[in-house]
Amino acid sequence: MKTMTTIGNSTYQKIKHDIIFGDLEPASKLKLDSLKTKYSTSMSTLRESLNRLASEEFVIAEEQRGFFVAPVSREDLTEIADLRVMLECHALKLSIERGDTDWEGNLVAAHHKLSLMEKQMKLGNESIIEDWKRYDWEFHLAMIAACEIKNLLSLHSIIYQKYLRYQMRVLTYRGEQAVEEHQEMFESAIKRDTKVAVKSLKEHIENGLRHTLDAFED
Amino acid sequence: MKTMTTIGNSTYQKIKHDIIFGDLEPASKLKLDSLKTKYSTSMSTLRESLNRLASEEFVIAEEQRGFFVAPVSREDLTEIADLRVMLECHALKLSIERGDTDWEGNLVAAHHKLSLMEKQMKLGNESIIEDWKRYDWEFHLAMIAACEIKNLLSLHSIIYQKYLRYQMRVLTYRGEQAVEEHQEMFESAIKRDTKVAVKSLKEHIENGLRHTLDAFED
DNA sequence: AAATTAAAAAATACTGATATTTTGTATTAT
DNA sequence: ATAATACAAAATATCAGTATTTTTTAATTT
Repeated sequence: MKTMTTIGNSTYQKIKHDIIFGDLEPASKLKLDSLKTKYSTSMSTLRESLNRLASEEFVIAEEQRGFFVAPVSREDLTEIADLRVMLECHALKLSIERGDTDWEGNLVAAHHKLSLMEKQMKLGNESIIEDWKRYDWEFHLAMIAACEIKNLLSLHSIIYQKYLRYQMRVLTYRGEQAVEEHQEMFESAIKRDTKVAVKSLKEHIENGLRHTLDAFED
Repeated sequence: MKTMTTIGNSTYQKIKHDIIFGDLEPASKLKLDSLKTKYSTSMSTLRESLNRLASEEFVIAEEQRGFFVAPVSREDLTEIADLRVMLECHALKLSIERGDTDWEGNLVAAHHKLSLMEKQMKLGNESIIEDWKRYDWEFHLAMIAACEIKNLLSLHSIIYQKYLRYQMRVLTYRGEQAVEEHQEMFESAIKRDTKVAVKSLKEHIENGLRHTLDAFED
């Protein structure tokens, strides 16, 4: 019937979303009373959500002083990008080696959907940024899905989301180049050309990092 | 004066400790009422702690069904070890390149203390296992401390602790071989021989994995 | 035995109250 | 004016009690 979830869980999701998409300013104080009203939950449920986010370092918990949105910095962005390269390349290598027919199918679908979104973006349709980013995520996830390492995928997911927050801050479309990189990664993955695929992925992330760093103001 | 901390934080630490050192059985149900008594906290504080642990996957939270100690399995152990190799080797490489005099000093100290503990272990003094493991951790941490990548160190710390839980389960001393590996890693790090140091670390972890897998019963 | 129902147990969610700590402001002393 | 102190206000951390759901269990019926 309904894909119901607990209030605690949806509060956690909402706050995380608001951090990633910039509705909650980096380094800003998360006043419990305000948040309680804003997300309409009780204190205890709210604190449970914040504790989860603190564990993933989307928020910083300072003992007796409360919670703050995790700050941003060029160093942090660089670290995140480097970690993403390491985790995602490792996962991609294994995924290409292990991927079966289902994996290929899902990947084709994910790439197709991403392409459609990228066309929209090229036409200047800025209203679909969140959708576009979601398809980007689904494409990258589809690429590495067959790696079969749960622990790796869950670490990667957190790092990816942190990286995404930085991308959302600069909000400039990297355009044709990123599209080509996706295309190349996709094709070499399907051809099971691990070398090229991993290399393209690394460059894809590093180009993205440069682009984001350029637009980043401290 | 005192290194006071909040009840929530110390509860979190205690439960994590009890999971790592096996006082809380893998996959066992964490009944809120019992835990409340056992760790003498209130419901809300307890749930905050459990939510943090769930985020790090030391416990599994099933919606509406409560919390469980994370299960163990050979696959999980293998994943954890592989991730540890990836994260720790990367950090070690950077650390050796960047390490300054302070780093060397701390590393010498950490290695010395670990050696003393290993001598004790060799003499069959089983009562110091927790100390020994703490010094092992401090040695490995000292090795990679100079890598200067906060995000990497915090991921590594979690993975290391998960690996430690498996080691504590088998509780057999790997003996002379591990001592020699530590020695080799240490010496090559001091000599700034990145290649050898990284290679020894990789082998050190992989040998440990084999040893732990052998002793592991499902 | 399988399915249904009823009762008990457990987890989620919220409220309100209190102790403690931090922060901000005003006062005093140098 | 600056620094130190003291007090008041704000915010956090904790706890206890309760209502609501959900899950689990046992009992009953088909």
